[in-house]
Amino acid sequence: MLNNGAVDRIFHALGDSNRRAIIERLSRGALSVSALAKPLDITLAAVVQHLQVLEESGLVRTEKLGRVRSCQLHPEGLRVAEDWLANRRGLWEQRFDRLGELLDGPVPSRKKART
Amino acid sequence: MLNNGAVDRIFHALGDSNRRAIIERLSRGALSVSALAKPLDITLAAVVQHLQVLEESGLVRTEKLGRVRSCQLHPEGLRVAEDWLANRRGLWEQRFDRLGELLDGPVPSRKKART
DNA sequence: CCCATACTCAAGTCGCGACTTGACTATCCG
DNA sequence: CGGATAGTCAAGTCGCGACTTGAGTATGGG
Repeated sequence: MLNNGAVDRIFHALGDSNRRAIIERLSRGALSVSALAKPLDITLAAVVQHLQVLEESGLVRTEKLGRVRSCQLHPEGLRVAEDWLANRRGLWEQRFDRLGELLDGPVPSRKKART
Repeated sequence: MLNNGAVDRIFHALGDSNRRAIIERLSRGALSVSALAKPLDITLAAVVQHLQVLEESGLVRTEKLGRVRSCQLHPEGLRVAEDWLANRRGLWEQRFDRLGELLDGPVPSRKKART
């Protein structure tokens, strides 16, 4: 919602399977728009729209040479998503570590009941 | 598309910012449905629907004790998404390594590169 | 026992996002 | 030049997904 817009756009972009398919193919190397479109049983125009979303989210960069637009993956975008996920997971697993501490030995003095 | 359904569901679930907000709060610890709902300016029913999506995607597990449903993060779900991203990024960066080899020198006769 | 709590369920609304169509522009090549 | 290729743009359709409302069911505490 009123989130960090970048993360928002990235995860929204990743939420569509056609867009993930595009990312998947681009991870093997740069491709033109029509090359990307071929295996995708949607129209070229739809692919262009997906590419707009991907580019605005920072996951893909494109450059037009002559009449062909070349698209490549921009891995830093993927990094942002990865970091977000790793972070949440980290926090969660950290809790288990603390639980381990609690079980291991009596904590100095701290009492506050919750759930 | 007709993708691996699990990855599909996970990224679709992550695509909504309210659901990510739920994940974010759950990464700090387990919470009840109504506790999750409080900061979210949507109705309880909407939160329950989000939780259904999260649970079906394997990102969250819930258990009902008495009248309260306790929700906790299921980090393996996050792991699946992380792995997918790391994989694509890996493929892409691997390409640059190969490009580096090519640029480094005209391959003598055999090449055995290791960073 | 009774009221509040904590959900649950079924409908129904509504806007947005994915996709198409059709017309148009720019570039390459023979 | 002319035709084919590659992409662009603007509208418009349509279904799905997020959300609400309202009524119903257990559970727990005083």
